[in-house]
Amino acid sequence: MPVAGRTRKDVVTEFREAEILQAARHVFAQKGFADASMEGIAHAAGLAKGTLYLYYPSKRELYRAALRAGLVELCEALEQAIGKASPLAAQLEAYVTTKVAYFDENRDFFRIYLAEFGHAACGAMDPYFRDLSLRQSGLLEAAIREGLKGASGKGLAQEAAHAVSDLTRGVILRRLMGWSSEPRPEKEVAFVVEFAKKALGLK
Amino acid sequence: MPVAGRTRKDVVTEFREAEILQAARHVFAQKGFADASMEGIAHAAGLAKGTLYLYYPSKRELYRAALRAGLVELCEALEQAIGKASPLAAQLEAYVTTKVAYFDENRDFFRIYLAEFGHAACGAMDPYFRDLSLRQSGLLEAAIREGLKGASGKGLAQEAAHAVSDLTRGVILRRLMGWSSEPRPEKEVAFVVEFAKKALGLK
Amino acid sequence: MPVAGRTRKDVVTEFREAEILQAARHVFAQKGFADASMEGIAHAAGLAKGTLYLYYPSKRELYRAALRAGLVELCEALEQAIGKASPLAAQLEAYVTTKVAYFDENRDFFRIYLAEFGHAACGAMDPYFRDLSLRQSGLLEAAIREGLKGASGKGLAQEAAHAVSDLTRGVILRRLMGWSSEPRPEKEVAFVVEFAKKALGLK
Amino acid sequence: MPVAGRTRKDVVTEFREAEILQAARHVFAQKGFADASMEGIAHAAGLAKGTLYLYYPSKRELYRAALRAGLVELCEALEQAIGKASPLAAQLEAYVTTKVAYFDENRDFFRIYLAEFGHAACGAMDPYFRDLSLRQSGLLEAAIREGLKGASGKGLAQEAAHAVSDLTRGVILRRLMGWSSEPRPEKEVAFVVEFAKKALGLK
DNA sequence: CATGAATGAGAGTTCATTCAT
DNA sequence: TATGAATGAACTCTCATTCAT
Repeated sequence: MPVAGRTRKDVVTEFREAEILQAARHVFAQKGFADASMEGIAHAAGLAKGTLYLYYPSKRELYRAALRAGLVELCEALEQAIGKASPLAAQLEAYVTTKVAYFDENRDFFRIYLAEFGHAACGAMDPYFRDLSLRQSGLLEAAIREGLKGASGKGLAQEAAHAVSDLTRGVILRRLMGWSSEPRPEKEVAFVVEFAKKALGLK
Repeated sequence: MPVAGRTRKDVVTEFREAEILQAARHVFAQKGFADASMEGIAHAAGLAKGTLYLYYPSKRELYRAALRAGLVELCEALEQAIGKASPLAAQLEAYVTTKVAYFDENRDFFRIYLAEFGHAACGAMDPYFRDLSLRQSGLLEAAIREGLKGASGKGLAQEAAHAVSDLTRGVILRRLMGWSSEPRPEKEVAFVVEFAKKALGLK
Repeated sequence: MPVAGRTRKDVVTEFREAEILQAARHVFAQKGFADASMEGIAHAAGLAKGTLYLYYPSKRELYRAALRAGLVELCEALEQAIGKASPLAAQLEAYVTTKVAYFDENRDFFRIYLAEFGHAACGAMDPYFRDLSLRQSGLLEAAIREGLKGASGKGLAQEAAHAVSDLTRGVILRRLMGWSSEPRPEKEVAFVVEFAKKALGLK
Repeated sequence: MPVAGRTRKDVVTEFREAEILQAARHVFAQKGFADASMEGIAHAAGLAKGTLYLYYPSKRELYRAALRAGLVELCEALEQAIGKASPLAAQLEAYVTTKVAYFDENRDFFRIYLAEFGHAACGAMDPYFRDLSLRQSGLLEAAIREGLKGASGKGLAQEAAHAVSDLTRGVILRRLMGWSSEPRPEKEVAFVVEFAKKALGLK
């Protein structure tokens, strides 16, 4: 008997969607949007090509869904991490640590994430992507604004938030490219936090 | 009669190559690698499709060449700018200003540039790209190492160089995405320089 | 308890088949054989796709059945109409009127009907279609042969039957294409009857 | 050196187009629009699939071109034949004879021709088809109107033209379906002409 | 009996690449 | 050297058909 309004079918459907999204993220990341083939994604998901179209109406839509799912996951992780931490210094550390960890565990996803910035730089940004990016930015900005209340650096909260975001992205990028000598991210994270703290006059 | 080892043919060839590269950069940037067509590039260059293959053996190679040409140009501009400036604070400003200006003037190119990082994050990095990236990094690192000689922050020159590079990339990205409210980059550049100076203890 | 050899199940089945046939005729007519989808027909019939296959083994068979059902209906209407009428002039009028009226009321069906002639012209004619077409022709031919007994025009009964059939088809076609200025078919029918009567020397 | 404004390339192109059209007409007629494949048409034309797209932008457009080419050819033949003949009786004979002969020689084409009427009956008529159909009709109508000047049957020229057209189409259809016992069309043509003449009071 | 999720063959179309001119 | 017509592999997407429920 269905529980909480969800039938068995709903569960199966949800599971399938997750499987497909996982496979899609992997393949899209491996090959990029254009070079990924629906055939390949279907194979990775253990399904037939046509089945993908029962869940997503087009390759582009599947891509969007994969992008969105990752972004939401990341965003929620960041919100939780920042929400738990205090004061500002700890919040910054939480942000950087969580984001670096997320992409360390979801290397696949970073390429999709970065590619989207490429599109964005061309003016064609997916609204989902923009909204979730802004949400991340806003999180950081609010924390900084609150943490610097009465301090000298306020008024530049937005710029500072961007800066922390940029530094973090750089760390992730170098780790994924294998340019980082450390297997564990602690040192790099610490550097970014220290850098930001000094720049913000927290030290 | 050939002068300085260069025949008339060499000159024509070089000119053609530059024309093609220009067109290629433009089209690749506009559409991305996959969606750009050789037909389109040929058209933009005022040539026939087949002619491109006389100069570059494949679409991929043409892309590489376009990427490389832009990187070299950027690298040289940075080297000149940093070479002329002193002390460190001025060098940082020169780096950020020059890079932001370059991409402001060559918006096209940034997408190619960013997309390459996406590839790089997948482990498949073009050697040219790596070398020229490292050269940029090295430039900054050397300046910082020299500028901080005897100061507290040394030892972290490489990390600091990366940080400045990351901050700069962020500024460029936001400008190209249209997220920047200022038409002129001075304020954003100043913020990055200030941020870095504080973090490096230059102030 | 079953009556007259028909169980309740038979009745249900027959009803279902009629529903499906009705839906199929409509959809096939609207879109043509190739562009009609089993999904669409199922939807029009208020059933699931799979259910259609319980009644008809393939799309092609379903099409044949729909074609056949329409032809039988038309044939029976013609037989009745001609049977009731007399003499020949009235029979001709009955034929034309009935046929035009049938397709006016079943516009859908005409496209299927005409498409079948297309197939037929390629040599691949469905036997059902041929038989029922011949039955129609035969009806007319017999009436003409009987009506002209002893008259000059006999001996050409078959050709005359074809001619009446062709003229009627033309009227229907123009009506369905919207080339006819009259909303009601009386004038066009009268013209065909008059034309045929004169040609047959009935006037 | 190009003659009369046509270069060698123009000639080649025109030849290719004719080849493709010929192949297309054949395959479309054999299989119908939907079941014909571009692959198949290309094969029949002795070309690769992609080559077709250099000449026609889509399957539908190729179909249209094939239809149009046939219609134009037929139309011109009819105009010539009717133009040469006189009086009306001879013109009718010329019309029927020419049209029957055309489809006897281009059996392929008739299915495409007939299928188009099917579409037309659905309301979706190709403008080319309509225009050329009307041109044919108009030809006949003008001849009849002129031929009956002062006679009793005038005022119905349009209906009469339609009737002759319908009778002719019927003859062609039966010939192509193999329902005609005669290998040569003379008798059937004569019957139609006789039939029409009587109906029009020409005898 | 009825369902509809899953399948996979097959379609139209694109475009990097080649090569005769 | 320059061309662009020709190629055909590879892609996305559709849909008749099957079958576990």
